[in-house]
Amino acid sequence: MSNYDHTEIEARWQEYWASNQTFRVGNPGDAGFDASKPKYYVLDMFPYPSGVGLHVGHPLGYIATDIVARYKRMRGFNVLHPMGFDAFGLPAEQFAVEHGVHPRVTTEQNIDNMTRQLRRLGLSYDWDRCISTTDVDYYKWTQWIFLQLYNSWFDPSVNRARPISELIARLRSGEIDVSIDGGLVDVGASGGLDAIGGAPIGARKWHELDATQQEALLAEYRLAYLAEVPVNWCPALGTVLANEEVTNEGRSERGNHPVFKRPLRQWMLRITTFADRLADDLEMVAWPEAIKSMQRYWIGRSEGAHVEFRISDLGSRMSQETIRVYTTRPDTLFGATYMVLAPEHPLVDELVADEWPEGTPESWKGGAKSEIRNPKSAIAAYRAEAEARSDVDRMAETKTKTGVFTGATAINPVNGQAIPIWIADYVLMGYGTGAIMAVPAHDQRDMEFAKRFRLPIKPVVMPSDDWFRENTYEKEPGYAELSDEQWKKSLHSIRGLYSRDPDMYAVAFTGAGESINSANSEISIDGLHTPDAKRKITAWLDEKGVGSFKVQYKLRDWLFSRQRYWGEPFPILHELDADGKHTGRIRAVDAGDLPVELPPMDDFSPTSSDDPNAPPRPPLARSGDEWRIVEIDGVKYERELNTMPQWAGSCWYYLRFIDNRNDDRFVGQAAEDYWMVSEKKSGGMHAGGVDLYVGGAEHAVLHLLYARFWHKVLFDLGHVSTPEPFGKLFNQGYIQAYSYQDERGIYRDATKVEARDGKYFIEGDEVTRSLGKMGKSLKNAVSPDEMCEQHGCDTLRLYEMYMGPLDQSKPWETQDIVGLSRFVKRVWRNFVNVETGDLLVNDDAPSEDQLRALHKTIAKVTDDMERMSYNTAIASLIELNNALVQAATLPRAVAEPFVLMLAPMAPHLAEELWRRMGHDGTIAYESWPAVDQKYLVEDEVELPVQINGKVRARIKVASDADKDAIEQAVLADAEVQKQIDGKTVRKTIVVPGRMVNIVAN
RNA sequence: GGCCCCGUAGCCCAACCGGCAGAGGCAGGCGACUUAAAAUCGCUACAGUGUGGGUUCGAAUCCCACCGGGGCCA
Repeated sequence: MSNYDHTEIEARWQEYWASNQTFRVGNPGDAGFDASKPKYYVLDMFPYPSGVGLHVGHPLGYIATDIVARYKRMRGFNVLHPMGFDAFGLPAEQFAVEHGVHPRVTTEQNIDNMTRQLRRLGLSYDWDRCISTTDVDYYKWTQWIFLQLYNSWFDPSVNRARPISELIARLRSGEIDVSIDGGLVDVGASGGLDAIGGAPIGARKWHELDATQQEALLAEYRLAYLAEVPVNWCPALGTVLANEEVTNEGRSERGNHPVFKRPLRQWMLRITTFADRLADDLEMVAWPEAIKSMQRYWIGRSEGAHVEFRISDLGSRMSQETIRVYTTRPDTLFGATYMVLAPEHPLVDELVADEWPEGTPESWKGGAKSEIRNPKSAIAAYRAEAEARSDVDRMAETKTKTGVFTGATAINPVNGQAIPIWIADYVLMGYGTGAIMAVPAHDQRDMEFAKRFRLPIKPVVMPSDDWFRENTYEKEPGYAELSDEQWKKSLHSIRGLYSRDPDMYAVAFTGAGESINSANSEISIDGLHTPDAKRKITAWLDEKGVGSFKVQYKLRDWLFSRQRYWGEPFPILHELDADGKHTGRIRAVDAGDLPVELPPMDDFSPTSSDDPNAPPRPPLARSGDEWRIVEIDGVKYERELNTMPQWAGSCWYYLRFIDNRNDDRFVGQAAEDYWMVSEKKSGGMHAGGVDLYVGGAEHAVLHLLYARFWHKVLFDLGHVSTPEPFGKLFNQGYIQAYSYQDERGIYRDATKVEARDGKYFIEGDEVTRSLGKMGKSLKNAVSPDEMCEQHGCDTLRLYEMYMGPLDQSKPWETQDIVGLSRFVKRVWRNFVNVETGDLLVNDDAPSEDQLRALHKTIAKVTDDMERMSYNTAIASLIELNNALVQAATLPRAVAEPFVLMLAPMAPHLAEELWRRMGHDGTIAYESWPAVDQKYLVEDEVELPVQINGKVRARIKVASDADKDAIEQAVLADAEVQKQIDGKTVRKTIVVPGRMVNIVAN
């Protein structure tokens, strides 16, 4: 007996590939490397090596990229197909805290286990290029890139990053001076720095600044800088948290501890300076539109104006102070009837009145609590509440609006009206200027707020007719029944009503329209459409010195510090004075002294506290002086004690894969140029980069944006050859699985389900079924190890690809895998006599039918491979195999191309059959079969004949028959004659090779 | 709530530029082989494309609205 033994055969070929280094690929200059061949770089988003290992959903993308890699090798490409691990991060650290095991130990165990699982899937990675972000000789270069950021600034005049040394040289030479507010002033007439410069009044020379001032100035420009920023501080965990790690209730997702907004001095990366390029360069890359639009939305470019509101009503004390707001709708300025500051806004303390003005409504005073006697106490109480709330919660549109009147008023610059200044938590300090002008008629949240506190609502934009039609009858039921005619007649009076009393509407009109009620003695924008109105009023504000055009982004600078152990240490030293106190001066570790290794420690917990104001003490603060204190030229320094966030290592790993053993450079230049530069198109700029990058859509924004940002900095500094890292992106869908909950809502083990009469039971309890992402928490995970054991990994690979289109989510059905298992066995039996083990392939000449079937399949499968449509490619191979099974003999001329086409998807089976057909070595580099067009053309085709759009007859014609010939043949057909008898043929549509349609009546 | 994707046979999915609704698989039915079962092989039923409009000679495919599922952002 010689049945297909997947265990033996798969293990044998995996061993063969490993010991022969079948998938090792060199770099230009390496022995045996042919750099004249085209390159293909296909990359997976590398995984976090978790302790629970993989489920069958994880390798979906890896199998797909492996098929691409194997296919491209057969098409003559040098293929770079690496795998590695994004191994810094919280789970290993948390495990370390709880069990006292060094995170490196658990991390390495997990990497070993995951590598074993991946190897078992027969993935053709070049394992010699495997890297982990936690390797010291990897994070050495992560630190090196951080130094590139630290030592660079963004020059808006050329829209790119440049070495900070160039800025220093220009300051030193007197080409640029420093303005009184710390900006840069271009002294020369060239105007190259217009975008930064202000008026040169009071400008100072570089040499007039002391060393600390100079350093402070540079910090304003460096791409990596320390800044006091409001962060989510969780004292119980002893660390800052990302917004995503904070619940709507303002508590930590992990452990449910309170989280506080608190200003802390943290490392930041100035990604905002690249906002325009990050948005614009999306044009260069072949990414799914959905991902591009998510990135654009995240960057959130908007055009608007800064407007200055003078504070009134405070006598001489504050007469010079103004509140700056940013608005995307300066055309609605005439409708601004109050202002709101974020509770944290620094001006609040200064402008808050001692007493509320006479007649202030009780509801404006922040409630009836006994301790509230005046604006100051009301604001203090309100701030305490706001602090405890998360940004998400504060921004939520559903929440009831709250706020407190400060007792102060501001002057609307367009009409001189005094408008009340409030604080309210729906305005956040971290967005815009932390203050808004409220236009309740044209902003939903402002309108809700205004209605709650009975603030005036003044319409300044006339809504569209459609808007009226949609919204009017909610309050006035009679309008719903109006005919279009009647409606048009009543529009005039509706408009009139609106311009006086817009709060009859439940929603604010936020669209564009014609300005109304918007004129003062100097300017009118009435009658102008929104874009024109914006332009005109902005110009007027500018002229008056109370506002200016301003582009703004939703994107914030990147908070880059974490108070954790298991991350990359910063290559930064803080200077200490004689008493061991920080002087505030910092210096970078010399590139030659990298890496800064993590110190050995045995307690990894951050210092937690119940006191929200206790200073952060990251784990590294407890390391010994030996690591923590550095002395250079007699000056003592303390190392930076924060570490980098997990995103850091994944920002550039695709570059290290290219040249992972390089000790002199983060990536060798020749290798980088070969693997990253895609074929140039007619000399123009090309995005290039990784040819295919596959991963889940959950990384649509953060990882892909951060990596693009780093890449652009490296590009500007001349370290890499392409403006974009990933030329083409593909998001695979999720593998879903049914999960089962009992009546208490507890998830039950999905493997134990029994179905009876359309109901589901687990251990006797009735359970409800739902479809969700496969995973541990839903107790519906299926392990690839188990599937490989039972059916073999070729079968698993085939099944995962066969489930449906790659980019769509689809449910896993373990029972369906047998269909592909049968296919594999059937192929085997078709090639090998299971009784004797003899090869059934012979050297007979194939039949015409076999050749037709073969070449039709080659054409289909080749096309499908190019489109990554593997489900249909596999279906075609099954179909061909079914046809071959029925034939008496299996000629080599058909058998070999079939095995070649099978090779990318079921590589072990293909290798085994290839070997048995008498070939030495591996199938991996054999040429993909070519289509012979002559077998694709049919002599005669059957066309459907439609009469009035319904198929009524069929007719056979020569495949090269022209329109007239077909029409003649059709009209002569007996069945057609019968159908059109007594009718007049109005029109005949002939699509050669497809169909004929006769219109008759 | 906004944006994106998807609704085709009991289930997973094909149908490329609008042109014969079905390639393939699962489950089901019948038969062959077998003492029997599994495995295997052969044959086979089943939908008119979520709903309602529109464009067209012709719509699963294009457009509009709604319903349902999934994802991302609020």
